[in-house]
Amino acid sequence: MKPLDRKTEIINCAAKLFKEKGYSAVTMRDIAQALDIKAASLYNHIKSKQEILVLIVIEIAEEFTKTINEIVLSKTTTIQKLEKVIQLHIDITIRNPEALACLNNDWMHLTDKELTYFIKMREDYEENFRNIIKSGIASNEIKNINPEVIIFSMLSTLRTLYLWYGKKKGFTESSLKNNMSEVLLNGIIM
Amino acid sequence: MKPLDRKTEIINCAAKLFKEKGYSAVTMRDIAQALDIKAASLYNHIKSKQEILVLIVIEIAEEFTKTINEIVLSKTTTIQKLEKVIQLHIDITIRNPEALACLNNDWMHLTDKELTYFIKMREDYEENFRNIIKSGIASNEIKNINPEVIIFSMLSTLRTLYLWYGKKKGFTESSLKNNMSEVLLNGIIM
DNA sequence: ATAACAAACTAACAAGTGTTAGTTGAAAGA
DNA sequence: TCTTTCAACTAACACTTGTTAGTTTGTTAT
Repeated sequence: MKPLDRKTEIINCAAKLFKEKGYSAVTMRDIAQALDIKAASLYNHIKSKQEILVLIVIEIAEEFTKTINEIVLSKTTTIQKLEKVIQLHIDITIRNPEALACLNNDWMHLTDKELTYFIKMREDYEENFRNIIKSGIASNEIKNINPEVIIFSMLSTLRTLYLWYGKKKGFTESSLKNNMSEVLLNGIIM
Repeated sequence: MKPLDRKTEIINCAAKLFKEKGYSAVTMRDIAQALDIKAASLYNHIKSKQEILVLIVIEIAEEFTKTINEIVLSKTTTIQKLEKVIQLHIDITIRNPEALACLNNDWMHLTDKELTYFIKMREDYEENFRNIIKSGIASNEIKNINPEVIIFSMLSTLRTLYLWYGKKKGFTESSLKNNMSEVLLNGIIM
């Protein structure tokens, strides 16, 4: 593995700590100590504690936004779109669970234009999801249940996958995806 | 409404702030200001910031623990047990969404014996849930899917209901319960 | 009227916060 | 070899944190 530059190391390390204790409870001295340097040295690489949070959260949020846009535009069935959305969440969870924890728990500590930008992306994401569900109901692929309940139920599961992944052994990425799709789409009752 | 005693007012007020910004980001001065008094005055009613967190989190955790124990012991079908669990989460969400947010996001800021106690309750809760699912699979009421996936999927939705309840209008408690049961148990596909 | 109490206050503290300034030693490029 | 750059350092800052001590004030019980 190529040695990451120091800024990336700091961000990854911070993300791990943020996941464990939350943004506010982690001090610059905590981050420094985990890297075995002094807090002041961090400022050779990053502008502020805020910047670390922004770099962690915004990048992931943009990836979600970009990908769901592509999914909406793809010419496939509703079910296939939903499976792609499940795949998207699993992908990112496996690749970067710490950043995902951050995005879920610490986004409210963003400020100013980044906060606005984040909220906008989040709303757009949910709106795209809502449109997938609605057109699935219209085409009789999905039951005529209140779309908000469906969106909430699926998203709350997918968004918190990071809490669970890693603790449970014996899942390959594809077996996880298959199990998850089955449960979320077809339910659990015989 | 009977006037709550001051300690309860403080705890409710703190819970609301903790929900918005998280335990660590809320200062005693924030709580005091929201009650229009000075921070030092809080200490006439509570011992410490920690005590506030403990009082919020432990009470709710005990209610979950107690109720799921009763559900496990009840002589009903697996499906009815699961519906009771859904009902439990909806009940508490409606009654005290702030405390639930706290329990979900700030439990890791408990310390010493309360932290241990909380983690034990959480594990017990999941173990009870797991047993309901397993016996449902054994009796052919529930599909033979990996129980961990089912537990995770249902619990992640139920645990984060507080995020959603209040934002969405037009749900009575019972219509919410019916919709939720349908989606979680039978899925969304036609 | 007096005593007792509840619940607010002011003032202060020690420890911890993010951050800046200026310095140093080692590595890399000319 | 000389010089620039990088990434660490020490020292300090202004401010915020949870908390304590001691005091005041209004209400209630004797």
